[in-house]
Amino acid sequence: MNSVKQRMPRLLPWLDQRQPDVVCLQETKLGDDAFAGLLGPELDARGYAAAVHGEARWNGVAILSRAGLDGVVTGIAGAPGFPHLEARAVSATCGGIRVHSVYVPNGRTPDSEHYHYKLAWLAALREVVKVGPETVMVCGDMNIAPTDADIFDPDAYVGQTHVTPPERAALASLQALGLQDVVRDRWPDERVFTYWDYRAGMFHQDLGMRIDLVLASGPVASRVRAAWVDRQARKGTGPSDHAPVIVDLDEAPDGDIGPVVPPPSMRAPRRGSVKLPQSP
DNA sequence: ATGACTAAATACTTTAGA
Repeated sequence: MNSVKQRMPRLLPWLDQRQPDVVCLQETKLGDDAFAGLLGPELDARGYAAAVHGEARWNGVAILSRAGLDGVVTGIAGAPGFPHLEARAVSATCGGIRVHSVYVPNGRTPDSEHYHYKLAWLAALREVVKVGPETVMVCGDMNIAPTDADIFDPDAYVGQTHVTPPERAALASLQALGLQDVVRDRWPDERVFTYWDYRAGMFHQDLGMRIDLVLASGPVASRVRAAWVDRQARKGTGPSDHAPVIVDLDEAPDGDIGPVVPPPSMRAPRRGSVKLPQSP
């Protein structure tokens, strides 16, 4: 979001256009009371419940859901602070799926204290996912480009975070629990980015990174019907520097996950008229 | 040009982002 407060004029139309059932937000940059005051009525009107974990100025995560929102947990058990605990994770069960919205620490520069904080935080995240439910998604800003195919130019990132072997190993270790990178699976050879620096026309030149991931365990990954980056949301006036990742799932084959029923106000005929963006 | 842009508090400059 890079401030949900600043992004309100983009977020609300995006919800109305894309009609997501579950939304994971990062970098809300708002305390929980401020979040509720700002977004509460707008979310109520659209049928969303919200699980928030925020703080003033930095960080802040949330899950919006109209597919159920049960067992909300804030933070990652055992995760370190820097030095104080930061609002970087919230999880909830939505439509039978354990959904994690995470904002992995940036790392700043390799071998800095913040970099080691990032690695320790990722290790704690892995442990939480490991002991959690089998049907799980980890969604958010991982602040790691999984491979060199996920950055515009490897030479531009020499000596930088987001691409170092230890960071990539930490991500791979998380994925080794059985989590699949559903966007890369869908677009194995495409140039796909989710973040472009505001400066120097980077978005215009498509010089970015793919650091915002949707990781899904097997029971969820097998239901993926579409997965893409909504580049439209990075265009125009006042965007975030990140674009949303959208994943469309089939209903669970065993039927234990009920269909999502929007509130009456959302049953208006909008779906048929929404044109999907060019992918990616 | 150890920068460029954006946001928020420490507020008219600094810190952080990635």
